[in-house]
Amino acid sequence: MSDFSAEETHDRDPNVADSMELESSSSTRFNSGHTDHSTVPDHAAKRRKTVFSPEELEILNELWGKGMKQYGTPESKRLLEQAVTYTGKDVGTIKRWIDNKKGSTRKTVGGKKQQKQQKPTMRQRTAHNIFLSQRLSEGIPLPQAHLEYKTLKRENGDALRLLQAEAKQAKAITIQELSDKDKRLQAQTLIKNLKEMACKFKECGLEMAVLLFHKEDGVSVIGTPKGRDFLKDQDEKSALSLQFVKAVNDGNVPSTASASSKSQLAKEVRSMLNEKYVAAGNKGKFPYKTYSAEEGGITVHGLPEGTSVRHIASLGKEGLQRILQEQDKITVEVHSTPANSTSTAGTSSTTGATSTSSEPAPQTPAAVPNPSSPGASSTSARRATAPHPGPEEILLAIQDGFVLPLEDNAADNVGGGEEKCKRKGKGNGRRKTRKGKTVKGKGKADTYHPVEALLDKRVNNSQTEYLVHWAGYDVSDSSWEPEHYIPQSIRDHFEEH
DNA sequence: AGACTAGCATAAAACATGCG
DNA sequence: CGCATGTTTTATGCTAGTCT
Repeated sequence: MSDFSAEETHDRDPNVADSMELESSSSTRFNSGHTDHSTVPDHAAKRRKTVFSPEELEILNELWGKGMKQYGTPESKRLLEQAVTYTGKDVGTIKRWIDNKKGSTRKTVGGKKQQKQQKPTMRQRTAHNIFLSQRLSEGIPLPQAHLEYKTLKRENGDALRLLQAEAKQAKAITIQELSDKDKRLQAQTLIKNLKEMACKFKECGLEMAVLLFHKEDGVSVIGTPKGRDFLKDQDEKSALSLQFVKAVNDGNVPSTASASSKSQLAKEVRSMLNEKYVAAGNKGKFPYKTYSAEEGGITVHGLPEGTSVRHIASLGKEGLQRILQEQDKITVEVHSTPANSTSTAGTSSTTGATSTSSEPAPQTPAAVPNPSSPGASSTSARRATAPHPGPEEILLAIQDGFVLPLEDNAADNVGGGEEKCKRKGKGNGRRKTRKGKTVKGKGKADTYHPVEALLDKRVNNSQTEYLVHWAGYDVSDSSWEPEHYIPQSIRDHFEEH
């Protein structure tokens, strides 16, 4: 993956951030740093960082120089024991110090620390900043440096003018002025900020997705888990990213008049249906949900033979084109509606079916199920009455999630979706081994996880299996599951398409 | 202008995991 | 268990914005 890889969001847990805040304000931030474990009993369960004093570091470095670079050999064990005695730290702490020392040594070349990538600053430095920076690097405490700068200002001498001249020269850098390498660094910082924003959006109950395109690194996605999955899905199914790349490269957005792509054709069909619906004397948009659910009340006349607008998304390019070609013949008729439908109970005219999508309906609230209200029961009801779900049905189904039981080896997926805004398969969390086996955490039988879609079917050892795309997970995480684990309704839906 | 402070950047300690 | 490697957490230096 590219340097701009943005598939995952690595955000600091806000709870962790809070605890850090509390900790730093109440403990040793401005102290010399030697943390006394015994004075913080309420944090006993929490990891405390050991801060070695300069004297202790001197001892450790000296022993390091004598060969304390391992802890397995008799000689290194002897040195390790000395380190424990001299510093008073436990063996584990010293071992970790050795490990980290080795790690930091590896990061240096020929005893010289590797040049850190200098991040460009976008802000204008002031004489005050420059002076403080200089004095702090000389080891002068901040308050004293402030006082010194005060004196400097009072004196208004050459020293101050020098600083002011330096500040004038050190003008803020604009992004355009940066080298390609620094632009890349800047972009990475922006991506990091975006990822953090995505997490904050999620905490506010908002889903978001952002497509990024870089001429060398290609397209990447940033957003909340659902937002990313949505864009990935679009990416694969309707070549959204290709359109995006083309638009960027061409310097314009794809023409809506081209009508070459399937999604564009589908859009035109939907738009045409909306127009026909209004032409029939109704307000708002074509009540697609009601129509798709075959709840009655709406008929579309004049459709070309063999076509239907009940599930536009599943129509082929050819079917969509035929509908558009025949659109002059197409009319929408709205009948009086059944009592349990979404339209006005008391209205009997042909204009009685009111759009449920955009217009606030003046009927009793109980007559109109809220399409956005969560709950498995409402979804089940929709599923039961909608053998051919329309686009909205499918979206709702994806949001609510179909469920099916998992085997032990698949149960690792359980509960992962919501937490993906934070860590995902990295660091200290559950990881997969290089052989792909899950090594930590035992799954439970009869646990459930939402299914987004069935992607494929096969016969394995005379048993039929389906390739399951798990909701909230990448397509690459899909797994083959035996058919008896998958509810009939989902399998039927797969077979139909 | 000076004081104060939020938040970023960084170093290093702590920890997790895989492999022999 | 020892070691290598990589990630997370913690402490603190530093910058730049805000307030008075």
